Amino acid sequence: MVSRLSTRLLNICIASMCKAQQLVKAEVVLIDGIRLGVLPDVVTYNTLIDAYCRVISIDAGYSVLHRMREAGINPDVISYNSLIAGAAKKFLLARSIDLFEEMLQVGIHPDLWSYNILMDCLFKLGKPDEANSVFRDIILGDLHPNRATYNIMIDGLCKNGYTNNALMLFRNLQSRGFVPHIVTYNILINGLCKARRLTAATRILKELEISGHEPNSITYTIVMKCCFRCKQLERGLEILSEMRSKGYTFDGFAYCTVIAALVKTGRIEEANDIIEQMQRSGIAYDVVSYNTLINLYCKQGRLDDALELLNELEKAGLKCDQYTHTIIINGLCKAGNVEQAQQHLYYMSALGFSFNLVAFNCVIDGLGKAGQIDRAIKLFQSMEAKDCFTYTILVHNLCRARRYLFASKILVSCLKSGLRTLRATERAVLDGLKNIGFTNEARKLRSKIRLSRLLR
DNA sequence: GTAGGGTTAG
Repeated sequence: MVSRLSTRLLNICIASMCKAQQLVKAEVVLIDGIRLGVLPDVVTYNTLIDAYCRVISIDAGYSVLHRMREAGINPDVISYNSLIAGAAKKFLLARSIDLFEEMLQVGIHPDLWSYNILMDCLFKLGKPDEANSVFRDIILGDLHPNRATYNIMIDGLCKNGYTNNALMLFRNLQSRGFVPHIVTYNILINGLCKARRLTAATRILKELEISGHEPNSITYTIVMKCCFRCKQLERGLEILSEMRSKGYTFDGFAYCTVIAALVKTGRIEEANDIIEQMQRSGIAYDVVSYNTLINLYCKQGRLDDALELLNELEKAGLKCDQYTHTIIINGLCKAGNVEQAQQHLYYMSALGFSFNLVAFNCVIDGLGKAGQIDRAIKLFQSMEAKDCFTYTILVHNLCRARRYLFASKILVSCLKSGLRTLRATERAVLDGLKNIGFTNEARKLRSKIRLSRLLR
């Protein structure tokens, strides 16, 4: 009895050290405990696994698993769930799935938590069918799905392009007595907004209001973002003031959403005002906040200040991500420094970032606008993937260089890829062809454009 | 264990 009580005390002590991320102290307590005859149990080690995953790495967490086996304590489903969830949190999704399989191999039965995390990983890996079959296993098996199970399903379906199925599942669950809570509503509203199904999104938003649940700052951010996406800047700003008047606290998500929208529409002064508010509020900056700020400085032509922020970001112990680099590349291009921009593009891959479509698009535009159209074409041809931005950017720059025939060819290859083109882009090529007397080519291009519109 | 933010053309 005494020793069990002591182990509980030991666990409480270690848990509080782990919570404060003081892993060395936790280990000292563990050693002292053993010396005094207080033996750690499965809870002790599970606490450590969770902390090592969060603070250091999944490998560090995994090594605790070995230590516990050496100490004669068998890992349980919670040990594995901590590792699986830890890997998922760090976006090591394939690792999560490997750990799940390892758990099965060593004969530990997964519980609902394990299945929920597994489903979430599969959706995030773009494997909705596999996630679906896990869901089916849960429903047909002995486990009872909980709210998180349904939320993960609805979110995963939305994010994999199955918004309709998500909505159907939601309605189906409701008819069987499922009472959605704020997370479910937010997931669905966000999914519908992103799929541009605004009527349906508004309906769910109304249902949320009459359900008795209060929308939270996440709901507001989702709706605000939706307005900005649909180019309804003023409506979005109204939601911002509504949020303020109702006393919602603003976090980095809400601030960054608004600042980015203002920067994008060239309302730099207002963006600066909001940034001041964000700074006054004392929110800790994360990499996204820094990126938003760096982008604002670039748009103002304050490249030196932007680079200074880059140092600040690293001093704060954060790491630049692919957005940071792309923003810098774009800033360099817009400042007319295409050489350095292109070098930064290669630097990005040297840093281990995979191919970044947006960064390439920025450099193609930069080269074109700097009058180096042949280099732009070369870069275009070297790309392993292209989107409608890539084509549009090159076509406009070809028009700028009066290379209308080539522009027409690129426009046609864009249509052939099934990508959308802008009216302004089509207009630029057609007018250009006519101006240089290639009326026949213009006519042919026009009919191809019409045809592709019919096939869309 | 589940929800929201940041980069490109016209």
